[in-house]
Amino acid sequence: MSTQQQAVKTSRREELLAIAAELFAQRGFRNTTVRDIADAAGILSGSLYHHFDSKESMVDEILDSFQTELFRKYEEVVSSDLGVRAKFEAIIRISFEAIHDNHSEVAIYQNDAAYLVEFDRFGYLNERNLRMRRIWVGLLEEGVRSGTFRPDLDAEVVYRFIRDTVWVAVRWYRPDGDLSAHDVAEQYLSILLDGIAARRRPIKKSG
Amino acid sequence: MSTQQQAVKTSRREELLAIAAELFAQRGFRNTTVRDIADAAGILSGSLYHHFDSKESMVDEILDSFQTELFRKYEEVVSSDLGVRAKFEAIIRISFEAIHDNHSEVAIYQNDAAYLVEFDRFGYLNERNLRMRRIWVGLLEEGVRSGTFRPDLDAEVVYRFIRDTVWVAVRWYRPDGDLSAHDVAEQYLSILLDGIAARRRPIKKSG
DNA sequence: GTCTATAGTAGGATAGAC
DNA sequence: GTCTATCCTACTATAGAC
Repeated sequence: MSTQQQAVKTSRREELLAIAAELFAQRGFRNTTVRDIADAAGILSGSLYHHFDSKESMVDEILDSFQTELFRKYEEVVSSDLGVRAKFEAIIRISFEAIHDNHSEVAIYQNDAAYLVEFDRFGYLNERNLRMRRIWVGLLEEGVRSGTFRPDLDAEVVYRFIRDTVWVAVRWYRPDGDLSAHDVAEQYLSILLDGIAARRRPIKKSG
Repeated sequence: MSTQQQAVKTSRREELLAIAAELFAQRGFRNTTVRDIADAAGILSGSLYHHFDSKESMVDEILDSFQTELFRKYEEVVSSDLGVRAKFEAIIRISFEAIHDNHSEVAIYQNDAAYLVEFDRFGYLNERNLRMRRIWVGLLEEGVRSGTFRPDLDAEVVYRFIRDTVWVAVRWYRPDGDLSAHDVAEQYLSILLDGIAARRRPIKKSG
């Protein structure tokens, strides 16, 4: 949360955060002990407290810095002069790039945010959720008005559908796997926009 | 896992399991203590061990009995003489009914299965995942062959998309809320099959 | 079927030496 | 910046009385 140092080069602090992030992502925040983190860093658990106040401080710094950057990208798209559909596609693509580039951070958010928001310290996660919801619902409603999106769907349900569908992919997506984030994004966009049915709403089946 | 009793009427055992399931669903398995469960049941933690071997036994029994029933319903649809599209819709609807009727069990599975499968005891969860994958990919490929589904999508990606999208809804769906599982299922089916775009693959925007 | 009492383990965090 | 040593707390599970 706070700017501790100049942070020009990769500090020990940042090294430790990267190690912690990977462990939190793999095992979950509660299921990762400070001893696990210290072991992975090759030091003893007590030494971690020279760098951080607490285990919570670590996950806080990890999530906050990731989200700040992510929202910057979102806002850039939203405030651009792109059309609704282009904005929609850009936000989805940015999200899959985040799953690729910041896999640990996204995994931590998906697995542990529900637990963390119970603490005051992580209230900012809720605020950003709301901001995200407003961005999406606004975009969907504008798209309906402009004839880009179907008018017969509930924007709130569609928002939850898209949000969950995109981010939950962090569970199976592997940054070093054969399937690229780009390819996944294109397939997901195609399904979200056009569906998987070969033809739309067949009235009657012929066979 | 084992049939302890005749189980004709709601036994104390089943009462305790229901209490545990709700707590596991709310707080997560690891974050629920045997003391929490005992407190909620109005007894002391030691007394729980008169009914169950361990905390793991409790979650085991909860998940296994739920999944057994769910798969029975799936297999019934799969082996029916319904068409591909009707089977697809039936499986989605059964899933949302499960989210409604067995909200705790689905939530536990979504939140804790990844952790539980690390233990031999919960290996059956992996087996059922594979079975589910085979059911879905088989159905999707059959649908492509019969012209029901688009041929340009990767069945594996579509399977993951659908599976995650449906089950992750347990995070926000409330069995006692205004939005019924039926309505959610219909909207999700509509998006999955036809997408949210007003028209398919517009070549050029006119406005 | 529940209680009392407790064993045994593991966790987050701290103080001060090096 | 790391180590040694340790405090305090909380957890799962057990043994035997009632």
